[in-house]
Amino acid sequence: MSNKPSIPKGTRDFSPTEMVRRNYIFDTIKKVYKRYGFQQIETPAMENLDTLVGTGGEESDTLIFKVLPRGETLNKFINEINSTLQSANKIGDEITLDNFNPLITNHIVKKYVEQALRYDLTVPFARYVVQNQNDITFPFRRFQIQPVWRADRPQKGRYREFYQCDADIIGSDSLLNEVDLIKIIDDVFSELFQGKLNYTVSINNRKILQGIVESVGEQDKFEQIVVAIDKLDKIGKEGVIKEICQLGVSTEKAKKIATLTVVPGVRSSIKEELPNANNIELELGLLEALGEHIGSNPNGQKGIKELEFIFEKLKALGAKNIKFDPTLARGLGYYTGTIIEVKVDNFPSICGGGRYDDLTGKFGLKDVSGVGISFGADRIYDVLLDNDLYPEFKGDSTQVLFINFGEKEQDYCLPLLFQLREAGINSEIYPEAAKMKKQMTFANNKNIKYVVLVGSDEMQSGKLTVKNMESGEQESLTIDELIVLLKG
RNA sequence: GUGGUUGUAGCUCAGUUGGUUAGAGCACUGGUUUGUGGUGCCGGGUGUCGUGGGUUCGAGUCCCAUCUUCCACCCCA
Repeated sequence: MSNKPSIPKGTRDFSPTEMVRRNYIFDTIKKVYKRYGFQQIETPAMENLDTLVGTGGEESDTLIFKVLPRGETLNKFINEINSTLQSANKIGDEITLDNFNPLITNHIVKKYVEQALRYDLTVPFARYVVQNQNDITFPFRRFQIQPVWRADRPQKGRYREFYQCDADIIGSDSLLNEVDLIKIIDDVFSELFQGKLNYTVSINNRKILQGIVESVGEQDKFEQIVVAIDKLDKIGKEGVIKEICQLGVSTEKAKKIATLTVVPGVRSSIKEELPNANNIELELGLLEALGEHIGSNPNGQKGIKELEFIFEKLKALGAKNIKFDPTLARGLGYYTGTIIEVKVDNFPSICGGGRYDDLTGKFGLKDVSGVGISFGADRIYDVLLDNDLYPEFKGDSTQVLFINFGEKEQDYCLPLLFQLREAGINSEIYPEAAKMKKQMTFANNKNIKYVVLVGSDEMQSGKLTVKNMESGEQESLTIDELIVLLKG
């Protein structure tokens, strides 16, 4: 009791006001997902550790929250760590858990730790698909809105517990799926931002990046090079070249990679050539230009072709805010084709996604391609709050409060109260005959619009005194008249 | 995981070069008003100064550790 209660690092409570806003975001996304034919599923917070590891690259393994074993297994786990530490100390000096070889720790952890909290929704989904493959009709469109956990250090827009809103289409390699997903992004942000906030949907294709890296013969270092390219907007072209060189690639090759991806000024020169082009035509021009630069590398050309298809369709559908960004890479290891990211100024990405050709392979189901997106609800929440974009939410809380004058009056009010509730009006009665001022203040703090006062006069006449708390005006109404007032 | 930053009343924050009994606003509560709130006036309570050590005659203030907050890096929604 003496200690102040608290919650774990990077987690948050949500107040009633915050929940109304969060639900507004979830409901908007859900509504759009359903409109595109997606069906909802949920999976457990915990997965088996081996389901989660080894899919998101080495880095993400350290960000997974692992669940300690219980009982006898916990004892064995602790004993093995202890004895390994001791035997290591016999050989070398001063070995503690801090400087302990992480490979050995990991080995022991994997031996005893069975469960972990999910790190994203895509990997559990792949597991779900494989497990339920006989009951699923492919292509399967599912959406899933649930929290995920990452043992990351919290900072702006980054939490240890946060909600992802995923939509994936699995069992089809048609690029029409990409078109749908990008249109979904367009729909969701048009609705949430109401045209009052700029956002950019950046699109690229991993095959293009592959083509570029292959053209200099450094495909062994693909993952790392791609991470370096992704930092362009942060560290600049020179920074990217430097970082690629540090991977052991020659300066010449690094420069070539950078010039192929960076394509400075291309967008503006296309604009000069085609002054009347709309945005998407501009992007198509950029794609064509990059295609010429890349040359005949088959992967690169395939990537360009795929994006051209997508952009052509989006053009016909009048999608907005779409940009081709050849430097967009995204770290996640499992992406193989289209990659998508949505950004708003001064915020980390609020939505991301891409195509993965072999996520289910790990679980024994080969040759199933999928593509998906994920909205970061918590970041969207912060963006909407920062830009003051929440609509006013009315009628969500209590609309009518009955003031409690005492036992007799209370008995008289109770049936009336339930009449209102049956009519679908959110209402309550103050549960005790407290002072008037206290009851009125309660109504005021809860933003209750109407207060009903029933004393001896009202009980005799059957007319309730209804006070509008916004205008301060009062009128005498029967319960039926009050219902008409609130419903009509 | 690396670097920096923050912590004082329920909330937002003052608090001097270390020095008596740690302050303000908001909120809460009592009265003004025994059936009328949100704007008035008068009164009231509120603290292990994040936690644990240390320096000092004396620590909210200085030092160390630890936790937490926020920010950047890494990476990501």
